[in-house]
Amino acid sequence: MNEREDLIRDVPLLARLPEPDLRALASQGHIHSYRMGAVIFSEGDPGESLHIVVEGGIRITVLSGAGVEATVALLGPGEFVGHLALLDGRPRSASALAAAQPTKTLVVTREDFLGWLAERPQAAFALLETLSLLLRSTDEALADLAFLDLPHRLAKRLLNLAAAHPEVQVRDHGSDGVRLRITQAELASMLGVSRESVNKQLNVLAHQGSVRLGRGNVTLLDPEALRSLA
Amino acid sequence: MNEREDLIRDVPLLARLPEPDLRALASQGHIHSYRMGAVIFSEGDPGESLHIVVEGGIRITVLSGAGVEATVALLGPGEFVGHLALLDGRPRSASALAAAQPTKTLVVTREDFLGWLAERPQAAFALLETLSLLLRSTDEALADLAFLDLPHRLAKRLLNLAAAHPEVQVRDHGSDGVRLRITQAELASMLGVSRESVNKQLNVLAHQGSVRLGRGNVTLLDPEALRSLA
DNA sequence: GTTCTTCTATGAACTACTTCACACAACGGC
DNA sequence: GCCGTTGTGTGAAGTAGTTCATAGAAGAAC
Repeated sequence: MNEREDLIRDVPLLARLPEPDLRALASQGHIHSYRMGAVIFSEGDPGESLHIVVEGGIRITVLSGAGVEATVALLGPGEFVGHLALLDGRPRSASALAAAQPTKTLVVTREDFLGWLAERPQAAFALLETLSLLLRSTDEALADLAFLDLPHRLAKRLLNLAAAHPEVQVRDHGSDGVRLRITQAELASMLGVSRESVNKQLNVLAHQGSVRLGRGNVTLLDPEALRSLA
Repeated sequence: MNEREDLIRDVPLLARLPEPDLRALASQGHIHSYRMGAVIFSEGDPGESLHIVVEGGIRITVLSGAGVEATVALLGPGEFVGHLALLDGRPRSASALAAAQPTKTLVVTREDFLGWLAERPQAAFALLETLSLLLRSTDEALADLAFLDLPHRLAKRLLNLAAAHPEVQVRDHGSDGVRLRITQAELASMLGVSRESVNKQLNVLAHQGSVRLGRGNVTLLDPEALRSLA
């Protein structure tokens, strides 16, 4: 129980809530396990639950018009998905897949959540603030996509991943860089460009010494250089 | 007072609230007037108020990295801006300008709004639902921008404008179309492409007979054709 | 009216991406 | 060890957008 509570406190959506409220919510959840690649839910499904990553990782994907699958986000422990369905009861707008070997999530159903929320006006207020911040960051991403070219967007995304997803970071042995565990194909579909373009731009950065490339990972060697690009 | 109340009931952010709550909020607002082109607030300003359009229109713009101004949205009567600042207290993420000749807004300050909200748990819940829906539509716009080409995005945007902004619609005399009062430059900056590209694509649609073009307006003649494109 | 400004229209040259094709390296399964 | 799969690296050809230049038409200013 205490483990769950610790977990839920790290969820941005819920982080501002008072301790006893957190405890109450955590106690209503159940832990689910998924094997690698397992479908947690699919686009269009009725949305009835919030999933908080306990262990492993989740890949969020959407299907584009042409049927191309795009990775919208990668979630690690403490991050969550399904908050929209929880609040508005609409169908899932994206699919969620277990991205890492043993993936466990804490599941809170809409019903439990709404009951819990109804008794806690303070919590609703914290949620409003959080959703508002989320909306800002989505708006910013939208503007970036419209106005920035690939070099800028890539630099920005690498920095975001490094900052926001400590779970995909690994301190590189024998080096001072931050290593992101992500493939170039995943980066490409997050940026809305082809895998080849990402590869070429990453190699430009690598020749400048800003990053080091490996199979399934990118190491940021010079965050300052990236920041000045972004 | 009753006029204000009627107005506030049409605001999507607030539409689900019970009548007496609406009345209480409306009574706290003040009407401000702006001449055409006047700055209502600027990107980076401290955000302290919600503006609900009473009369006229507001253009929301952001500055891209290269200093290019982009129109993010056009608001008509009943629509609102500043809800993010109201909820999270962060600086303005965009600028707002009066877009039509006499523009009047009902202004609700953050302080008044928060006080009002604190006494109405039910209202917070309705707001959560609404913000959640807003977040979905922004996410969808993001996916569209990443995966759809201009012809698809343009068709979709025209239909959205026709559906969501009845205030820019005028029933065209002597025709069965819906006329949108918008310039091609505005469309371009909403779509994240150049004005010339929009013009060329609009002319493709015009030759197909789906739209008719005029100075400062686009008339949708065949919404079904557009829908099958989008 | 005449002039000034805004908006639409269109073509030519350019560029940042795309897709396609292929080579090769790393890791996992057996 | 070998082989299948997944991931990276790179070049050639294509394309959807860009910018730049220029023209005309519709309103607004006077």
